[in-house]
Parts: sequence; structure tokens; C-alpha cells
Amino acid sequence: MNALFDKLNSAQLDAVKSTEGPVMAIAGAGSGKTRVLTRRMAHLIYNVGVPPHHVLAITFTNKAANEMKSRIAERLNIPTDTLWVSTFHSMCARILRTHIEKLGYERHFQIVDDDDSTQMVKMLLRDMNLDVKLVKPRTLKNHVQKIKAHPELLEDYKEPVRGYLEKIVPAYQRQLKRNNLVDFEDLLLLTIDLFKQHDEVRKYYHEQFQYVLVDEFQDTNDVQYELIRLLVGAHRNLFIVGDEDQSIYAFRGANIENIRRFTTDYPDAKRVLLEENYRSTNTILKAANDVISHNKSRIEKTLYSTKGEGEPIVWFKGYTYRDETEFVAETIRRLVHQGYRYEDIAVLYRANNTSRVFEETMMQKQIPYQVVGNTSFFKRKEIKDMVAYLRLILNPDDNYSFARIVNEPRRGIGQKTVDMLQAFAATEDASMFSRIDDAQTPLKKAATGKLKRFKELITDLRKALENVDFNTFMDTLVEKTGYKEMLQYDDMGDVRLENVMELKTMIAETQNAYRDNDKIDVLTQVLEDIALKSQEDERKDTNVVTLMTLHAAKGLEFRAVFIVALEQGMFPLARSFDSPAELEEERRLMYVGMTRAKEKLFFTSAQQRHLYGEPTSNPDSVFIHEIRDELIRVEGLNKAVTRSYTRPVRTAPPRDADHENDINKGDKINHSVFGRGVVVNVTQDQCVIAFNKDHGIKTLLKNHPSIKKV
DNA sequence: CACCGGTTTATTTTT
DNA sequence: TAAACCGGTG
Repeated sequence: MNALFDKLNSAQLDAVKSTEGPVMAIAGAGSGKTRVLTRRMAHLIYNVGVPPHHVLAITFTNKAANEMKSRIAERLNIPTDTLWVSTFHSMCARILRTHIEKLGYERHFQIVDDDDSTQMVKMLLRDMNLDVKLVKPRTLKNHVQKIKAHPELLEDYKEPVRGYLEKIVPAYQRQLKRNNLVDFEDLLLLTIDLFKQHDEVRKYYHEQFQYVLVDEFQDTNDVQYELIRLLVGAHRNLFIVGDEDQSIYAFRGANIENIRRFTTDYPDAKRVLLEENYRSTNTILKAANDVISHNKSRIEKTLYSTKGEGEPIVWFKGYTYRDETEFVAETIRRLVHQGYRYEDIAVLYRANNTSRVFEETMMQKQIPYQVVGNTSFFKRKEIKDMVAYLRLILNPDDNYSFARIVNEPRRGIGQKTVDMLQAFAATEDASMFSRIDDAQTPLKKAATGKLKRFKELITDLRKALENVDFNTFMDTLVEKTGYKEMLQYDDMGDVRLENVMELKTMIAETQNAYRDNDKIDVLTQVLEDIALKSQEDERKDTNVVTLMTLHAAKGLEFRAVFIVALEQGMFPLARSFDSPAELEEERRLMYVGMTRAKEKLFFTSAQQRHLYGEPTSNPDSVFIHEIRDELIRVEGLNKAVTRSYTRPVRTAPPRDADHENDINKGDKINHSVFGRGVVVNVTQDQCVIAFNKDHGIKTLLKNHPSIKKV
């Protein structure tokens, strides 16, 4: 026996040792999923003797990838860079850097992020004189991405969106390619194209990746699924780990169905169920099970733990949000007094804007805290500007970057001038940069003069890049562009300049890692990292309370967890009220949040809170009432009130249980949250109910326990 | 072209 | 509340 199998239970051991053929591991929250993944990889390399670079592990976040890499490398005492452990996107970027020329792109292609995509869609909308108010650019961008992945879905759209998409999608794609840019979706789609069109490339990677592991499989979208299918060769050594109950990214295209699809595509797949939880007390697990069992379609599984029963969940309801935040702060105080460290504690909320009131109270009460996942470093304006400069220096024909910084800092080159130049350049299908000196220019002398000076600036900087070292180059860049001077008159100038200098450090580090490469390659690599690793080494303050969204908490664990603002409309969000599918996703989010807690779990809510400046009051979150009474201790406002526990829907045989509620058109019903209503329509498993004016018409799950026939 | 002030709008977001 | 956006004026 060797240490690779230490401290693994039999199910985990099975998952680690079953190396050949397709394997699916269903891993409940806290069941030691990461441990299984890393041990399996180590086992493959160390015991089975597979060379490290023949194993591919795909994760969703850089954080997860890095953690896995370092754990394996440490255990096996090998350098991390021999391992192919990466996100879908960086894996694709890496493959495309070598092969993208086969698809007509240039090797030094740049990656645009979501904000850039939205910006481009917005510009296209304006160019085409389409109404920006009718469809929001952000929303339209999401549709564009969807159509890129699934062109056939265009037919499902109604006017005017359909017409917009028909025009925008090809224009958007043309523009990206023209500027040698790819977006996140392209990274996946182009890799798929590459594999489909070039057998020799595909064969090459089939030989290379003899074993493939995919983490968080429930979060894969259809394109990623396709990519995995193409990637796995005849050996079919594919290992997936997932938990459908933790799928919380459907709004981004994640498709839980992929888990089921896997079982049909690989009917011989071995199945391992990891149900033993190493994280939470049984009280927390039971409560989490209570909540999640209200979801209709799922593979039934019940987590258990050896951590004992633990204490009941405490639900505090205050009059106002002030009571609520103070309860949280005071409880944190008490916990710390009992020996908890600040870093053992997390405050989780559904939407970012909730953090503000908690921050205020934390500050007042002098409790050290950090807010995770606000504006990431690379999304800051000054960094995006610098990136645009760097991209333009690398590729002067990049119109998009050109437009971003041509007048940043102010050079008196306004929108009109840029528009004219763009139109002029478009007639020759050339870049703006290349036509500045053109004799035919329709631009005024003054404007042309300013543009020429700008062009000179960029050309000079390009020379500087080639002739001096990176540190000097970056100094020259902020100096010559006038960016540094601009920041001097900026309130936040100091911080911004510091951020820009941070970039300098990053380039230096990358250069060390790729010492032999030439400057262009190094800079390309830096820009790729910036695009793909958006907030990787967000510096973690030690020993502080963590405030973050429930989404951000996925994969983490804390001794004590507060889930706050548990009110209808706040969590679950109001949007989910009339969509059973969205409500189920909210419920999974609740499940994820609850299972973050190791020892203590707190729910809080307020009778009244300010929303967008207006005082509002909401009923208690349905999720609280989906938990058995004996698991919750009520404090604050509702202390004396009996709670209305709603039993879970039986999930076991959902097939012929349709008559369970036996709701028909015209029936009068009573809903535990919305009150009385009349059924106006019934479909297979849903029904449409008209409630009184406060709630209006809603579509709900027919068999949901919250509905009772009157 | 730049700046001021009124109006509008409001999830989550690994890449 | 707060930030983004638009339209008018200097």
C-alpha cells in the first residue's frame, strides 16, 4: 500500500483506482471531491506510470486548477508545469496558440472579455442604427453568444430580437476576426472546429491525452460537452465528477442534463456515489437535504456525516435590516470570544448590493472583514486602458483597442472624428490606424494632425518595446501617453497608478517564467493571462470575516456561516417566482450555501429593509419553511410564531405521481406564500394560478407542496 | 468637444 | 441608493 490511498473511504478508493474506461462520480457537497481528483491523478502518474503530460484535468476556475496542480506536484515532487491541469478556456487557448493559423487567424490573437463583447455589440447596434433601448446590449450579447454556439436556435427568437441577431451575429464575428480577436466562446468553438476539420490535430491530442478528468461536470454547457467528447480518444478514459444539486450556473448555459447525457453516451460507465460528508454536522446536512429534496428532478442521494448532530440552525428575524446586521455582528463577536477566528466565518448573500449594509455595521463594530469578488483587478478602467495600449502596440490594426484609447487621456480626438475615420477605413476594409496618413482622408486638417501625433506615439512605443527592457518600457508607456499625468489630477490617481505598476510586476514575473521566448510572445502571454485569469491572485487578507455572494462561496467551507436577507424577493430573487426552473436553481444555491457550514449555520432576515432607497417588506424566504422544525431555533421577531413547515415533494418515483395534487382548471387553491388563488391553466407538471392583485398570475409546479386545494 | 445635471434602472457571473 | 446614460449648453 502506498500513501496515495491514505484516508480514503471505499467509495473514494473505488473512484481513484478505476482508471480505465468512463467513470462518473456523483460527489455530494463536502464529500472529498478534490481529494479524489488529485489522488486519482497522482495514482495515474505514480502507480500506473502514465507520463504527467498524458493526463488532462479540466476545471472551471483557475483557483481550482492551481490548487489541484500544487497539491499533485507537492505530493509527487514534480514541477507544476508538466501537468495539464487547466480551465476549459486556457486549455483551448493553449491549443489554439499552436494551431489557430489553420483556421485563418494569426498566432498572436488576443482574447476579449465579456465587457469587451458587450461593448462591441453596442457599437454594432449604433453603427446599424438599431434601437439600443429596445434590447439591452448586454442581453443581446448573451443572445449572440448563444446563437454562436447554437445557430439553429435563431428560429426560436421573435422580432425584433431575431432581426437584430440576424444582422449582429455575423457582423460581430467578422469584426472579431478582422481585428484578430477571439471571445471566450470562440476559444471553445474554434477548438471544436479545429478538431473537426483537422483529423491530424485531433489524432495528435488523442494520443497526448490518454486520461481525461473533468471537475464540476454539472456546470458544463453543451459546447463544453461536445469539446470533451471530441477530446477523448478511443481509449475512452474519461472521469467526470459532479453534483447536480450544486448546479448554479444554468443562467450561463450550464446544462444539468449533461450528466444524464453522459450516461447515455457512455452506457458502460462506472458509477461511484460519494455520500459521506467530511464537512458538516448532521443537523446542517439534514436541513440541506430537506431543502434540496423540494427540487423535483434529481438523483436521490442523502449525505451523512460522522461529525455528530451539532447545534440547531439559528434563524434571527429583525424589525429592520439594522437589527439584522447588528445580530450578525454581535454573533460574530460572540463566536470570536468563544475561540473562533474571523477567517472561520462567512456572511453569504444572494446579490452583491446586500453587502453594503453589512459592511457598514462591520466597520462600526470594528470587525475585520473582506468583500470577495467585487470589481476584479483586470476589469478596472486603468488596467483595461493599459491592456488596450499594449494590444494596439502589438497589433495596430486592432480597431477595437484603437477606439478605446485614442482619446484616453484626452487628445481632442472626439467621437465624430473616430466615426469618420472608421467609416473611411471601412470603405477599403482597412484598419483605422493604417489610414490615418491616407491622402484621401475626408477629415479636417486639425483632426488629422492630432491623429498623426497619436500614430507616431504608438509607433514610438513599438520601437521602445523592441529596444528596452519591460520595466523601462512600461514607464515609458505611462509617461509618453500622458496617462501618468492624467492620473495626477484624478482623486483616485494614486491607487490607479499603483494598479498600473502592478501590471509591470506581472509582466516581469511572466518574463521570468518564459525566459527564452521573445518579447512579443511574453507580452501575448501576459495579455492572455489577464484575459483568462481575471481575479486569480486576489490577495487574501488573513484572519478576516469573508463577505461574498452565494455563488462565490461554492467550493469553500467555513466553521460558521450566515445566510442573510432570507426574504422572498431577496432570496429567492423575485424573478424566480414565476419560473419553476429558476426557483429550483435558487434552491440549489441555498443548498450550496448551507453546505458551506461546518459547525454553525445562521439564517437572518428583516421585516423591513431599504431596497433601491425605498422601504420594502417581504415575507420570509420559502426556503426557511422547507426545513423541519426541530432543526431550527427561532430568535428575534418570529420567536413566538409557529412556523409552517412544507413537506418535500416525493422525488423517488416522479413518473406516475402526477395525480398527487390532482389540480384542475378552475380549482380554488391556497398557497403557503401567495395565499388564495384560482387555477387558470394546467399543463403536464405545471399550473398557472391567478392570485390576488399583490401577486398576480404565476406559473408553479403542479405538485409543489406549497399548493393546497381548498 | 467637454462638461454639467436630470433621468433611468436595478441578479448571480468560475472564463 | 448609486451608477450609468442621455441631451443640452458653453
